[in-house]
Amino acid sequence: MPASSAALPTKERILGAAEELFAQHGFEGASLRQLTAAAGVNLAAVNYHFGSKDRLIEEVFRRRLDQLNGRRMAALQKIAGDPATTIEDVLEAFIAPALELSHDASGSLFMRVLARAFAEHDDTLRKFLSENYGHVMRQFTAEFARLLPNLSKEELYWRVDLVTGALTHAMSGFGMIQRKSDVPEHQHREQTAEHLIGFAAAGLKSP
Amino acid sequence: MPASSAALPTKERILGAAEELFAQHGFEGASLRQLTAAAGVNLAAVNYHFGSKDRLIEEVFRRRLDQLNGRRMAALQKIAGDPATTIEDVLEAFIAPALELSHDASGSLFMRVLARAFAEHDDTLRKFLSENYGHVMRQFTAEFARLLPNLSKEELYWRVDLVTGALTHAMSGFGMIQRKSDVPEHQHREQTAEHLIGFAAAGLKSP
DNA sequence: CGAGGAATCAAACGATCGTTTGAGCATACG
DNA sequence: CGTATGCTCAAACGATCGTTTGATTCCTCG
Repeated sequence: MPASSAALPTKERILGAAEELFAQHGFEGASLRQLTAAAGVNLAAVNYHFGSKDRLIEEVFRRRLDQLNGRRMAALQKIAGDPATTIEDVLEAFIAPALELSHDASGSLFMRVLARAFAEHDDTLRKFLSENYGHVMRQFTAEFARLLPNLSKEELYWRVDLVTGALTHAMSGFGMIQRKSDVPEHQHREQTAEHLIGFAAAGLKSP
Repeated sequence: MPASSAALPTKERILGAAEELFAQHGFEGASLRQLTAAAGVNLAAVNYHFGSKDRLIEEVFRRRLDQLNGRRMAALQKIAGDPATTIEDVLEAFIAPALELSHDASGSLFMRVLARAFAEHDDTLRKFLSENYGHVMRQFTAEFARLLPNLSKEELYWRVDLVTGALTHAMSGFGMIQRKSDVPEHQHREQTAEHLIGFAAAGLKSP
């Protein structure tokens, strides 16, 4: 049982603090001393529980992406191959789980961590993400290919790539995604989804 | 005159090496020792010529963005307010200078540095970029507003934001932008511009 | 030629980094 | 009760960080 205020086990308190500090200062910019101080645990606890800082970084991704991509795949399975499925449906299956994740504060921090991971061209990290979660992108791309049969493979990859960039940028909290204080949370999420889906669908379907 | 192989003055050799290493390892991840070693200059040269590492970072941005945004503004001035101007024309004015910059190897590295700057939520850096180059984004947004009179201000900001994200992502070299070896450079650049402009225009004009 | 400012150099500064150590504490089981 | 086992802790490890110093070299100009 932890002695400090929060009643969470040490491992999870580290993961929470890591998510926040990685989002703010990057993976190299956030030190284990800042991190353990913010979590209220001993400096050595990171190496004891995770082995190294790199493995901690991977664990931060694993915890969130398992949940995020699980929901994405579940939503996609429901509509994949269905003749009635539209581009907008597929985009909804991709975007809605991410917006749900952004619902609580710690989840939205993770989207910024993810945006950082894209910006870092670190090969180890990219390989880890590709190996563990690449199949999700491939499944969604395959479904887009089915719904956009007139697009060449190259053209399709281009558009999916651009959609990915737009969504990552938007959801990492740079611009418009901040909720105004007079709009309730669930309504803001629906509006955000509408903007993202409308924009991405138009780009994908571009003549 | 420098003693080493390249016939460039020390200051520019530092800027070149900084661009490359910042793109690869980030601003905190690239050390002055790596940097000066790569540039073939003494460690103290950075602080002598630039004052500090932070000022070096700003100088890396200033050098490229002055050129990039100068060309963007010049291209925009030619078409702004013209009744015959299309969305595609404005996007071309925004995108073409960036693709020209990506033409030489060092220029394309800079687009990755720029993508990193977006991912970092460092307030100092964001303030610097906003103060020095924010007027460019405002001018382009104003022109989009003229050409899309039916969009609410909020809707317009959303779409411009998403276009920015898509372009930054694409031009920082994550995905499709790599040129295949059997395609000549100028042709690749035209094709890339077509993909980007087509996608962005469709997103902006979305019903 | 000789003075003087600009530039470069090796070396060191204190601070901070990720990681390791070994003692100390707690809880569970024979 | 005694002893494992899991965990926490302060302290230290060597390495590396950005920056500063003071001497030395280079080049220009009187």
